[in-house]
Amino acid sequence: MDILDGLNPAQKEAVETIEGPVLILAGPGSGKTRVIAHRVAYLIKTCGVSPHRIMAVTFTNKAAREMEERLNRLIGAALGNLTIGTFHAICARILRRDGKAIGVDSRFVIYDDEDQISLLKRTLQEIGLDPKQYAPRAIASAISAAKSRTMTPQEYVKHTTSYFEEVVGRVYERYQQLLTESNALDFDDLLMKTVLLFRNSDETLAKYHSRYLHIMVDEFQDTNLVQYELIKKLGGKKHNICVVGDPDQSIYSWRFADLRNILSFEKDFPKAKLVLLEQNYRSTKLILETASYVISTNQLRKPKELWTDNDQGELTNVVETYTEQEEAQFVVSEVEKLVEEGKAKLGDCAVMYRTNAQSRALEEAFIRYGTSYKLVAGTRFYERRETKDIIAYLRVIQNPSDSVSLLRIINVPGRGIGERSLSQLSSWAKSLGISQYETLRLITEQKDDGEQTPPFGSRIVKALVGFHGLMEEFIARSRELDLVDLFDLVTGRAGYEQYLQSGKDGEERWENVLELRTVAGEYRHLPPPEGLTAFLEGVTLVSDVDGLDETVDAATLVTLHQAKGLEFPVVFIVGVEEGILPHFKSFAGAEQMEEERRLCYVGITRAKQRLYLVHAFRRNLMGSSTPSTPSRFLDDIPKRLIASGGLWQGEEGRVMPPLYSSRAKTPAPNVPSSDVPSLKPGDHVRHAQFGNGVVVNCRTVEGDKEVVVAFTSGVGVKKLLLSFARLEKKE
DNA sequence: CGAAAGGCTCTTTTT
DNA sequence: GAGCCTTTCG
Repeated sequence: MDILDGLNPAQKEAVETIEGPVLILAGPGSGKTRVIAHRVAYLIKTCGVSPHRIMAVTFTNKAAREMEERLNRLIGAALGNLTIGTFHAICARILRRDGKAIGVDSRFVIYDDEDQISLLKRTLQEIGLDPKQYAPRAIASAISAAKSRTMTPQEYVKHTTSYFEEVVGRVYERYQQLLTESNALDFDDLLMKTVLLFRNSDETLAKYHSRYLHIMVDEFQDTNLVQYELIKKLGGKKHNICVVGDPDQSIYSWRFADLRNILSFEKDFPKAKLVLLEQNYRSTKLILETASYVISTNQLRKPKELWTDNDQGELTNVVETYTEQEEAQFVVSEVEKLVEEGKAKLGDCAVMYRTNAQSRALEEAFIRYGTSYKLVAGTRFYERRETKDIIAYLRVIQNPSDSVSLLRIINVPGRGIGERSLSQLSSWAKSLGISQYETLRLITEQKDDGEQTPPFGSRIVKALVGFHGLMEEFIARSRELDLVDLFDLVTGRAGYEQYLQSGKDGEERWENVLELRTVAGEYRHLPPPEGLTAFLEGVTLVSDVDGLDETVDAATLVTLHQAKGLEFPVVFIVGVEEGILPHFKSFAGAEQMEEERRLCYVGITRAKQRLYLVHAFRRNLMGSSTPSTPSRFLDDIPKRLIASGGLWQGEEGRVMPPLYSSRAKTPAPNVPSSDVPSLKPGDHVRHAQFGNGVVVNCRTVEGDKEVVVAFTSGVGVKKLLLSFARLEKKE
């Protein structure tokens, strides 16, 4: 089979242009993944390029895996050592191998978000800054912004322009020191240090230059400046760089992804070949048109013409429900209906939402209906307390300097080592200029550095020595045990199972540990040091969608961000409301609002056959129920593209009882019932402004009654609060 | 030292 | 609604 078979002219051009820089602007569903796969296959099979000399960067590990599978089908097992993976994974590999040129120890551990925040809190405390006044998250974000521009602390403090930045500068300096002392890198470091490595070590750069002949980058619209510099550096003089992206699908600016990279690419490589992929193979004509209307409202974009040969398809369903519980109920019952009618399989359906919190109501409804679903990382597995505890033990084994992990587990399970002792340990370590673990060693060996005696009571010393002995045993045994045996040794000797089982949700938590053990099993075949390193790297650099299993026939629940790169025959987007999509946080600026619109666009363009945009009239936000209005994005869709239907009436025309009557526990004070009529569905009423109507539904909401009335006067269906709307009951 | 209880503050997206 | 912090008491 020829690799170019079945490609359209634009796709063919993208695949065949292998010399020099190429910029592919690809609309949704235009086959960009296919183009990348075929391009790699073409390079290897037709042009005889060794896989060893090709790098393909994907956005998630899952995308990398799928790319590999695709290539395997295209060219068989001749993949050799093709470099394929996310920026972070590729950089971690480079730094492990060659980082020592800039002082990065190959046993470094990677700090995730949570570790980063925990270290930042410690930094703030040390400097004497109030974490309430300087939110660790805000500082983390500022540091991340700096690192995304390859700004070291030294450079940062030179360029501060505000008091806040000055504070950030001070924190950044110390934070980075602590990272170095812990022999740890945060996510941004993986990228930044790799760039610094290439900047500062000509030898290393030359090594990679002579290796990589072709570089390909997917989702280029979501890369940041460091990543761009990395690509340019790796691309060498030949500039055989091929980037693929879609400005309309840029949704990570908050992570400092910079759309200007696309403009810069055209400027930096004026001879770059530009390829436009505008034919959509995914969606129906109507869905594509709906999407185009939503995105074309954005001002800061280049218009482009997408088209498709696909069927006209069906109108978009815009549906309103009363509450988010009913929204969820509607989604599940509609899914069930489609499946029953043979219009879709369960696995064809996906539900997308703006915030993770929204998944809860959906999950409850799916459970209630007994409909199977897969949730992409709910309370994310690798962020669970018990999972991270075990990982922390393993990290300290790999790298005893890792202070964040050490402090996390030194008293878990409880060993009587409290906060006071810990801060003493830390300050003692600091004054001696050694790591906490080294300090433990000193205490064990009773070497008190000549004059200074350990500032601990005998009970604490005993506990510290005990813990140190435990870890020493783990470290010693880790040299010979495979990962699963090491895992069992750790959980067993540390008494972790017992500790969990005696606590809350012990059984469930222990099962999570066992699940982690299963993951460890995948690394069992690797010899001792590598198995542990690979496992720890794997569990830190996973992305949520990595766990998605397409072979399971169940509905998929994902955030809109996670949905990028996926496609489904049936898509429900829920919470299409002001404040949710677009999110409150984006009200401040036009640029953020445009990103919300792109997010909506990404969601819509995931749909192949059927699209549902659902919004609720009331939504629970932070514990209390508030009214919600339909999203402005719905206004961008012409009425002719929308199916009539509107308000959901429940199954078989009846309104379902509420799923959960949590309000029953706290009876709300009743509205004085004297002048407010009691109404039920079917009652005829009169409103001063809207005229006569029939009650469709009513519901008690926070001590008030919410009534839905269908008016006969032409104003249609209205929702009213009984205490405000002066409704008159008619007999 | 640590478990338990009560009060506080949030609005998001994640490699 | 939940996560985080502080306070209180054994």
